[in-house]
Amino acid sequence: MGTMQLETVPEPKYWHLKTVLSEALDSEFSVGEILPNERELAARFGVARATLRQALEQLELEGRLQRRRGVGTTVAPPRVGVDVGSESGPHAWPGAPGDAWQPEDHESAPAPAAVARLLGTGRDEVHAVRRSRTTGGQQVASEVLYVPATLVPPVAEGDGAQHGSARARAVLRELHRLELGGQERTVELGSARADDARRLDRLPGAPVLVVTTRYFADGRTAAVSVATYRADTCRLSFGDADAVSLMAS
Amino acid sequence: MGTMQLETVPEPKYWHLKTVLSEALDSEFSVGEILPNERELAARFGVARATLRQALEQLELEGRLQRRRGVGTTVAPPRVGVDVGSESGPHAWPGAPGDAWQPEDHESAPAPAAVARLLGTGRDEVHAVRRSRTTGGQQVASEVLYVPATLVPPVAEGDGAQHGSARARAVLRELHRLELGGQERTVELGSARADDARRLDRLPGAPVLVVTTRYFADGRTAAVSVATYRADTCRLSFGDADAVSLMAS
DNA sequence: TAGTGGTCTAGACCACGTG
DNA sequence: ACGTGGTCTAGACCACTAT
Repeated sequence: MGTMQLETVPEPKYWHLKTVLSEALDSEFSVGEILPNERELAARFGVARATLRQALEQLELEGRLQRRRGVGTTVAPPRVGVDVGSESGPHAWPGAPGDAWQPEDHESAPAPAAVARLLGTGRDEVHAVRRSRTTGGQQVASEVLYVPATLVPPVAEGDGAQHGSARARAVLRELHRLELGGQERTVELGSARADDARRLDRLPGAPVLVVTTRYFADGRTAAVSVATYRADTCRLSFGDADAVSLMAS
Repeated sequence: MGTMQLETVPEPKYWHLKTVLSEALDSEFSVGEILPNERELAARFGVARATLRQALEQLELEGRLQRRRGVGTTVAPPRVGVDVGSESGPHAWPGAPGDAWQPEDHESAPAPAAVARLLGTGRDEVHAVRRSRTTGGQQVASEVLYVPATLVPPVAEGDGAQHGSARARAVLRELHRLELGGQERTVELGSARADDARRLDRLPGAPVLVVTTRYFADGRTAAVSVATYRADTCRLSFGDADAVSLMAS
């Protein structure tokens, strides 16, 4: 048989399309520029809109594109590096000076079962402090910090009109009275629940990087935080402060 | 107008489907169990197959399901925690004792432009060491370590038949002669290129967690590694060794 | 060869942001 | 009101795996 197969692995259309678009983005478009709409792009490449969308979805996942309903598809800026680790060497409690997070509210919703298990408490016996993190005016992450009520007694409920943000700060203050023994972080891929999606200005199900941190004190887990970062726009950075400052010289 | 709107936000079908399926997975299925095929599931829920697939894709992204062409859809085991190194503990060169990675090959492909920029060398003036990482018999990550050729001179090329794995080890040995000044890690979401996808037993475009590490020595970047972890099965862990051992007591 | 998930099509309608 | 991306349908065919 003279039918040289030549590794004829038929590449999916959307995959090839993604490559073509990606190269076009590098050479012919600049950040913030708006692309032709999906119907026109599909026609131009001679594919169905669904196929074109498969390629766009991948590019958005990789942080190359940004799509907004009612507006259009734009070329995304490079991902921003957000520092997650090494709050300058030694670990520190959330809310310590230099912390990039801003306390927002004190919530009453019960903790997820997985968090309660880590803390060794009931799902309702916790403080839940909501915090947010912004970079360049854009919110990039949303966090809930869970602290057992046994460690930090109920805060100034009697103050009446004290609003959520103040109660949140009070819990953090109480937390700082403990000595931090260490911490452990995990990072995994998740999809935004409805409430986080709204906060991060994304649709439900948008890909997020979930950073879970356990804070240790007195030989037990004293707090657990679950932070949700926009996966499309963020690059999490676990910097070694010493090394970085060394490089600056 | 008496038309109480009642927050009538019509939840997308696939989103509701995902919730229903997720609960069913918790209560009615066990790990490794095989689900009915997509056509039957779609019929059972009264939706088009594409809609059902949208829900399954999300669940796979979250590590709840595993789908294999020609086989079926199975319930995935919980994500495995893979240790990626402690933020605060002593840093170590790749290939140091206790390293979870296995050297595989010495590659000749040029480094990506972004890596060459970090190293401050030309794209061809580097060693590229391919390594792999397995957990429980399953490959979970694939890595390429780039080292400037100026730091580690060309290795035993004259040895002729010396195979890639040995050359890879030789480069690592040379690297260990330098004193490690520090390191910096970043984590971001990516999609698997064709070669990585094959190695990780996934389809091209599968979601991966990309861990980029810069190793510093002599006040410069002495090496850069780009590791690609399966995002569906992995939970990256940045453990604080001290704290964890403290908890064991 | 049979059955699975993966790709692709050509439509339709909806929700949202902007003018 | 209009144009955008988001959702959904009902099909078809393909690539892969197991038998």
